[in-house]
Amino acid sequence: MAKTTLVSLAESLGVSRQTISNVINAPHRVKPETRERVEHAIAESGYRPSAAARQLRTRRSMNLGIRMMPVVDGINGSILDRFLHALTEAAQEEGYRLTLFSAATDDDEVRQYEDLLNVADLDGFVLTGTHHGDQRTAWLLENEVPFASFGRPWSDTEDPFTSLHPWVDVDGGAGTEQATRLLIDQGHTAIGFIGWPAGSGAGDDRRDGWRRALQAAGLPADQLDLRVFDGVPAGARAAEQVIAAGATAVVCASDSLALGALSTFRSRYPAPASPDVIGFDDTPVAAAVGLSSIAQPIEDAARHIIRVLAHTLSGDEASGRPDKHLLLTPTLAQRFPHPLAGDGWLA
Amino acid sequence: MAKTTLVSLAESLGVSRQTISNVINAPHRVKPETRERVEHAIAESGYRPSAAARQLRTRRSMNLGIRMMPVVDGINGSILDRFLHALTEAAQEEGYRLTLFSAATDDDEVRQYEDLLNVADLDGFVLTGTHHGDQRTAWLLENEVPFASFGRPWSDTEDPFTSLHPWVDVDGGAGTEQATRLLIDQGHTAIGFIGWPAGSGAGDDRRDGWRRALQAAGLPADQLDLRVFDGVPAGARAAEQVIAAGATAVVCASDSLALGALSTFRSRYPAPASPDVIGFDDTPVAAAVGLSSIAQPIEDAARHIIRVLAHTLSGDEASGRPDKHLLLTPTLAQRFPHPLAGDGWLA
DNA sequence: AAACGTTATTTGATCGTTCAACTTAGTGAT
DNA sequence: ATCACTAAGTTGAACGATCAAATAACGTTT
Repeated sequence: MAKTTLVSLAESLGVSRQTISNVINAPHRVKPETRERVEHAIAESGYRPSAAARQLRTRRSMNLGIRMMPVVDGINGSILDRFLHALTEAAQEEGYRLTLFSAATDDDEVRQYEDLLNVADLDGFVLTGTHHGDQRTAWLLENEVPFASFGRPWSDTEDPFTSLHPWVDVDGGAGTEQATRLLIDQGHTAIGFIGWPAGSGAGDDRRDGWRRALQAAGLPADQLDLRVFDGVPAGARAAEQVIAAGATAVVCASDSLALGALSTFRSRYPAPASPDVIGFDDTPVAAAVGLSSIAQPIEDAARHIIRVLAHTLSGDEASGRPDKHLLLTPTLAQRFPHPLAGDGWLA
Repeated sequence: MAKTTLVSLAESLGVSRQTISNVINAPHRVKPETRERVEHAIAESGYRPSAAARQLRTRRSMNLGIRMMPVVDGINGSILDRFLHALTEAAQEEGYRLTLFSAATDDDEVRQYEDLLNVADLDGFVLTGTHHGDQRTAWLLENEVPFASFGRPWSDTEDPFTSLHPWVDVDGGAGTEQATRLLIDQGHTAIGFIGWPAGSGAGDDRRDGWRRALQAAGLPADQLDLRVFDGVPAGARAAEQVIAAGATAVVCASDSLALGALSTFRSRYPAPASPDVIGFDDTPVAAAVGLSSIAQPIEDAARHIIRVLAHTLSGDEASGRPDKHLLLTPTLAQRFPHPLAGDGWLA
C-alpha cells in the first residue's frame, strides 16, 4: 500500500491536486458538492499532508521553540513542568507543536536561535524568565522573529505595556502585597521579606508589593528586607536575621527560601494558628509541608501565550486579537503551617 | 541579503550544488582542497541546510516525539522534568530534536502517533511508563516505527531481555531491597511496604525487592504489605495500618506515599536516629523534609535511551552499538528524618 | 598512445506541497 | 449579442535539498 499524496488522491478522484489542496486550506473556493466528495475521500484514505513539503513551500513549520532551563533547584523547577504541560496542550489545540532545546546561558540561547530557525524552521519562540537588559528579546526583535515571553520586559524607563513584543506575566507584586496584608490583618507588626539580590525584575517586583503593604499600614521595613541568593539554606539563615530584627512573620520570593525560613521559624516560635511564613509559586513542596504560598495561574498564562503567538503568526489582524500584554493576578494558597506535627495537609 | 541556499552558494563558489551537499554529508568524496574551500565558504555565509527540503527528500526529520503525561501528582512529576531535561540535552548532542505532544490516555497516544508520523514526520518516539499489556509498544512494533522506552516491557511469560524493542529501566526491586536491608541492619524486625495495587509492573517490582530482603533475613511480610493508590493521604492512612500490624519502619513505592507515612510515623514514634520511612524517586520534596529515598539515575537513563534510538535510526549496525536492553541500579539517598524539628536538610 | 580504473565533480529527476497565472463556464447588466 | 465579472477548477513553476546516473579528470598499465 503506497503512501497517499495529493497527486495519488487527485488521480483516484478525477480532480486536480490543487482542488484537494483547496479543500484543505481554502474550502470556500470549492463547490460544496465537490468539497464533500473530497473530504470523504480524505477520511477514507487517511491522507495526511506532508509537513515537510508544505513547510518547504510555505516556509512555516507550525513548530514553536522553547528552551529547557538547566535544573537549578528541584523545588522551583516544578512550576516549569506545569508551564510546559499547559503550553503543549494549548499549542496542540492551535495546531502547533513544541520543539525543545536546551541552552545553558542566554548567549547560548541566542546562538541556537539561528540554527533552529534555519535548520528546524521554527516559526517562533516562547521565552521564559525575562530580565533587565535581556539580549534575547533584543535579538529576536532585531531579526523579526515572532515570539512571546512569559515575563514582562523589565526596564527602568519604559512602560512594559508599550513594548513591541507580546508578553504575559503574573503580577508578583500584587501577590506579595496581598500576602503581607494578610499577615498585617492577623496582627503582625514586624513583617520581613526574604528575596533575591536587586536587579532581577521579578524579584524586585515581589519586594515592592511587600513594601507597598507595609507603607499603607504605616509599618517599618527597615532591617527587615533581606537579599540573598535562592536556596533553602539561605532562606533559613536569612530568617534568623529578620527574627533578630524583631520580625514575627515573613514573606519570601520563592518556596525554596520560604522552606528554609519555615524551619527557622518553627525552631524559634511555636506553631501559630495562622501562617507566619509565606512562600511563592505554590510548589508541591509547599503543599507537602503545609506552607502557605502565592500561586501563579500558570496554566492561564501558558494558554494565553500560545494564543497571542498563534495570532501573530496567522497574520490575521481582524478576528478577536488577544491582548498583546497581559498581567494576571496570583492567588494566595493558605495552609496550616506545621503539618509534620499533625495532619495539616491531608485534607 | 537573500537567504543562502545550496544553489546560491554553489554559484558564488563556482562548484555544483552536489559538491557542497557532499562536503556536508559525505566529506570523504570531496578532494580535501575543495572541501576546505567549501567549508570556509559555508562558515563565511552562515549557510544552514533547510530542514524541510532535506526532510522532504530523505524522509527523515531528526525529530523524536515524547508525550507529556498529564500532571497527576506534583510530587512525583518532578522526575519527569529531570528526565525531559536530560533527554533534550542528549538528543541535541546526537543531532536530534524533541517534539512534545500531550495525550490523556494511551489510546489517545496511539491515535496521535499516526498524525505525528505523517504530519510532523517524526523519526521515532520515546515512551515512558510502560505497563502490562501496553498497546502502545504493540502498535509501534506492528507499524515498524522506531522507538525506545523508559521502562522494560512487563510480561509474566516473556523475558524482557529478549524483547524486540530497545528499553532502559531502573531496577526498582534492587532499590527497595537495598533500602529494606538497611532498615534490617538498623535493627528493625517488622518492616512494612506501602505500594500500589498489584499489576503495575514497576510497582510489583518494588514490592518484590522488599519481600526478597525480608525473606533473606527470615522476617515476616504478612499484614505488612499494603496496596493503595498513590497520594499523600493514602500513604498516611496506610502507615497507620502497618503500625497497627506492628511495623516500626516502612518502605514506600513513591515519595508521595512516603511523605504521608512520614507524617504518621512522626506522630506515633519519636524521631529516630536513623531513617524509618523510605520513599522512592528522591524528589525535591523528599530532600525538603529530610526523607530518605531511592534515587533513580534518570539522567543516565535518558542519555542511554537517546543513544539507542539514535543508533537504531542511523541504521549503522557496525559502530559500537549500545546495549539494546539496559537495567540501571538506583542508589539510596539517606537523610536525617525530621528536618522541621531541626536543621537536618540544611547541610 | 590507447585502454583502463579510480576518484572528483556535475547534471537531471524527484520528494509533496502551494503559489500564481490561466482556462472555462455561468450570470447579469448594457 | 457583447462585455464584464465571478466562481470553479486546472496547470506549470517553485520551494531546497538528495539520489542516481553520467561525465570529466587523472594517474597506471599494456
